[in-house]
Amino acid sequence: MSEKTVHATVDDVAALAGVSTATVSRCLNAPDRVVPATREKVMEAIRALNYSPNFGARALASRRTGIIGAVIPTLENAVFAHGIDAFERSLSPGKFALLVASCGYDPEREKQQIEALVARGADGLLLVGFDRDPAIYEWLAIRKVPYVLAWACGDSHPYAGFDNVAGMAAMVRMVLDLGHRNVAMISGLTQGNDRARGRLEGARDLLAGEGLAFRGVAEVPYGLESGARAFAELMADRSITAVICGNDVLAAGALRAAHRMGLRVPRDVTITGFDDIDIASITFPELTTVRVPHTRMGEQAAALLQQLIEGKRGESVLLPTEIVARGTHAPPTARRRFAKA
Amino acid sequence: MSEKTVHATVDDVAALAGVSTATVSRCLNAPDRVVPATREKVMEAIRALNYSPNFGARALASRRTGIIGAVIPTLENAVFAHGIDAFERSLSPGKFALLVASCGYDPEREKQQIEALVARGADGLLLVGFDRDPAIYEWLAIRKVPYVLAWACGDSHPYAGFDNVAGMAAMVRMVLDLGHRNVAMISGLTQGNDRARGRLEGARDLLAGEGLAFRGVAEVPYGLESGARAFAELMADRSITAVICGNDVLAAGALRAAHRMGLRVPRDVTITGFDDIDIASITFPELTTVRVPHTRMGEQAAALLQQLIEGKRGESVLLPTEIVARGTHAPPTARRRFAKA
DNA sequence: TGGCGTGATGTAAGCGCTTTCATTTAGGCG
DNA sequence: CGCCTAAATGAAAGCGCTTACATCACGCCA
Repeated sequence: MSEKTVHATVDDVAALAGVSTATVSRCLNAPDRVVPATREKVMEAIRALNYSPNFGARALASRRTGIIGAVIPTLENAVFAHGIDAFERSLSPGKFALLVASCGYDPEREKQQIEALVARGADGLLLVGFDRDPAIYEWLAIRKVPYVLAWACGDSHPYAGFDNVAGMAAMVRMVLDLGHRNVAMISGLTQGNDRARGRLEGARDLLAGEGLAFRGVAEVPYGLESGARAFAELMADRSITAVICGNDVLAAGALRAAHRMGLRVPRDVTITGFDDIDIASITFPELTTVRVPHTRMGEQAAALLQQLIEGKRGESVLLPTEIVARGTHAPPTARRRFAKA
Repeated sequence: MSEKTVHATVDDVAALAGVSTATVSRCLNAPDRVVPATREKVMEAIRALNYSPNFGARALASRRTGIIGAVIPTLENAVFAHGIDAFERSLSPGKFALLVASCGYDPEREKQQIEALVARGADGLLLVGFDRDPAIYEWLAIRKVPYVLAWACGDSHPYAGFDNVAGMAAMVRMVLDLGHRNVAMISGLTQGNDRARGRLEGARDLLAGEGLAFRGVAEVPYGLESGARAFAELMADRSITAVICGNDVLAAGALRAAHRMGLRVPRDVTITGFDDIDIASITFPELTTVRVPHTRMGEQAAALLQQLIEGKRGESVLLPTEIVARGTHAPPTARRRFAKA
């Protein structure tokens, strides 16, 4: 196609340094298997020729690319952006690089992306959640591609994540302890999303344990508006005194809707979030939520995956979640007044 | 190292289909150069063997990887997360994949990351801003690696971005038109960051054009707290009636600080942001800011870069910015009262 | 002093695919 | 009906690197 600048190759370097290509290769891949004097000669030749190894050739010969793939729903969700950022930063520099692909919460697309990343030579994969077609796991097993799951936990696969069920249960526990009995939930879409499902179930089960049930549940797409709308609809039931949200964005939307409806938070209604992303401390009042260690999770996931890729066995890591009590929760008040909806 | 499952190779497919490897290769890379009947045979063999081409071999032989690299400061900044998300989604699926690397606003690290991505065979690069060591541009030119710059504009390189200077100037214009004369600015760090610098200069120049100057300028790192602290310090000057912020996060921090200081926004002080990320519509009151079309920018950048990679010539795209007038601006009020700082 | 072990280096065989060039095949036209 | 052209296919030469194995040099111990 286009003529290329003549790049130096191993042969050029070997010739200039007066050694064999094998030695050059060793200098780059296992420096301690070469005597310092030789190594220095080679390095100098490399510098002189401005040599840099050809990626394809290296991948072909060594059967490794040093590329790690990650498939996430979307970077627009700060949760994933932060996790991926930390993950990338924790990859051994020079050794691994990160190929990201998004699937927009679509399982079919996720499958394609996984295949695409593996086809591109990914040495390992970071995936979100456990919930996917078993065929994918089998395929990865056959292809011997190591992977780590994040943002969730379980016992069937290696993971670095946290317990969505328990995290949400703890939050609902707190809300009940405040005295609330008429609770509603705004959940993210649970279809093909075990994180959202876990949170919903965690809340539901805890209520059930107290002989209670939700006064209302809305399952809506991710988004501020989405949360706002759901909140408005839910609050038609005037008995509701607390609204549990599946994530902070939904909660922020609900909060905004509450303002617009003339409801005072937390006096008139308690609203809780999940994730503790930036926006949770920007809302007014600041959001009571469940903190998830996204950054540490990303780091741990990177560490674990790199171990697996190098053939070592690594332990899954379960990170703790924690309730961050800020300004959107309070005991229920009997007296409630509505402005226009 | 580890024994691998025997993967089918071109030879296997060729043998099963009863054709040559050249034909198999053509079926995959230029289907129309093969007669339908043959193609069908080959495709069936591929399916039967569950064949998928070896990435390294392909890269080696074709001198292309289908990998595009992007180096951004950090995904923690929603601006980049959204842009990159859109960029990735706009890459021709199956044809290109995205390798991301972050550099944490460090020019030296950016350089390393660029080299790392090119070493990993990136066919093209997406970079943020124009401002970098000329040696890098030369190096890319020698290596014949096409690139597109984003989040800024200029005339020395291909880009898909917007005009930080003009965007900020427009905002300051509006603030002046409201009657403000005592204006301060909270800028992001301008060191090695032409976007921040452009915004600062855009504001400064516009003021100068009116014979005015800032009553105060704080240059601080990205972050909520950072903005809050800067705001508190700046407001020690009681004459200030408007604080222009270099981005929404800084503005949100300022806004929070204002609340805590007992200042009412916009009555007591006008605060403006830049970017129009999610948080801008979550603050209370909602933030008046400059909207930047991050998503469209990502898409355009992807389109442009793909063109360049395929050897076509592409035009840079300059996207318009737009003032989003929400709730944090108002004419200055003489009467101002402070609570505790 | 000589055999031998040890570590450094060289030799060369691929890795699996693309692509150039040659060859075959199928038509089209006189 | 045969020759010429163009399209389809095949043969084979790399692409640049890694790595198993061979070789070599050296120093140690007996």
